[in-house]
Amino acid sequence: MLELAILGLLQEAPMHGYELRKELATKLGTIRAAISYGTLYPTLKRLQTAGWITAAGNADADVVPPLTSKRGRVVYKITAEGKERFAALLAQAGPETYDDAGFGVHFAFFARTDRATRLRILEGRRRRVEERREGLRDVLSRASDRLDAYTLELQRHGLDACEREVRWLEELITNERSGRSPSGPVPPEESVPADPGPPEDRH
Amino acid sequence: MLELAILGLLQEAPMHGYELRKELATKLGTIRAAISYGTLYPTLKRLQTAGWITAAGNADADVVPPLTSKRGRVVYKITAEGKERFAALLAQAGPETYDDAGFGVHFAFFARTDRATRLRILEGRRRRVEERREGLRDVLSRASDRLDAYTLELQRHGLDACEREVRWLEELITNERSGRSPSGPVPPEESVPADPGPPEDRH
DNA sequence: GTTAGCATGTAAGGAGTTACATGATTTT
DNA sequence: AAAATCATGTAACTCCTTACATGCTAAC
Repeated sequence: MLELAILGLLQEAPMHGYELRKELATKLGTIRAAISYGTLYPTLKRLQTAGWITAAGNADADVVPPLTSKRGRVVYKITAEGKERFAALLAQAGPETYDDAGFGVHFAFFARTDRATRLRILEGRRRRVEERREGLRDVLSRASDRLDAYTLELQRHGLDACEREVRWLEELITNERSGRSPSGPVPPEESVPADPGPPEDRH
Repeated sequence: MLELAILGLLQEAPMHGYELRKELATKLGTIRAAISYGTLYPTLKRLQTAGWITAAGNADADVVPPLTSKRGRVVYKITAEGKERFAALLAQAGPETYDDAGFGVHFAFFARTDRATRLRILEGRRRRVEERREGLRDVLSRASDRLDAYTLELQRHGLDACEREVRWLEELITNERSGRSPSGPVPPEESVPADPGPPEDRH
């Protein structure tokens, strides 16, 4: 999850850890609270070791000693392998892809996903939420007499949220099928807006 | 979280692990997927060591060799210390009490919580959700131009869910203040429906 | 020149998962 | 008696957190 999110954000622009954390918080604010540094920095090191990102900014790095940013900061940049990795993570869908968190992260990077994959993920998520919805309906119809009023109220509220999300997903799926971007008229471009040559890099 | 839920369920009736898992799934179906055995059994052992529950059912246990259930099963029962522990966990409110999961578990056992605590938790949760809501509003008003349509749609959907939950909480708080049980006319009893004999004061 | 906040990291540990191993009971 | 399902458990691991330690940079 974090790996996907970091690679996705670094594809938009090189950043240092602190900044990354803030961007993560705004982009994934709906999904989860801000990540802690205790996770962020070790993960960045891991991605670096794997060759998916490079670090630059202070004495030990290869190039750019005191250039892109102030000393002390370490600016991370995605590599070509990192972009491949990101694309692979985005497209592959295991069961965790349809969890609240997994779906949220995938959705947040839909602008870099092709339409077929978007549809696959939206439909998978819909199936997942429908299953949960059916489970809640079953409980409410079959076990409502042995559950207390508060527990029932919780289930009702959960059921309502499921129904609402299914409707939301239906709408998104319809839009995807007819080529519209979410709640907007028509997208000027189809998927993966960046990536040809370096448009926004060099900063 | 799990600890609270297990103690709460065992307060309703003695159960073996497998059963506990199913009950957990129906009671907390809105909150999280079913717990895995790899967590459940070690946790049961831990609660046992702490003296909050006792195990009975097969050769090594103190009493009841082939009585309450079939051999092989281990039936767990809450102890007096366990009930105290449960009450303490229910009443104490750290920051995690207002998370999705923490709030859900506390709410699921509101029937065993006194009204003052219920109000405190509902209000804490409301504050938490309002904060998240404000964060999302800020992002939508301040950063909407540098975020893509999908990310924005995610934030909008999240904001909607927050607003909805706040309204739900408001309603529950109002009901609590006026002495009504959730979405029902009037409760016949006030909190702690089980637990005859000494009402949990003691100590 | 000292406080506040930006920025990077490590160590220890919590809370759970999956995969595996095993056996008892019920159904076919 | 074979297959399905109920039932208990362990080992290794993942992903994340909190608490701590440290240094740089800007503001007062």
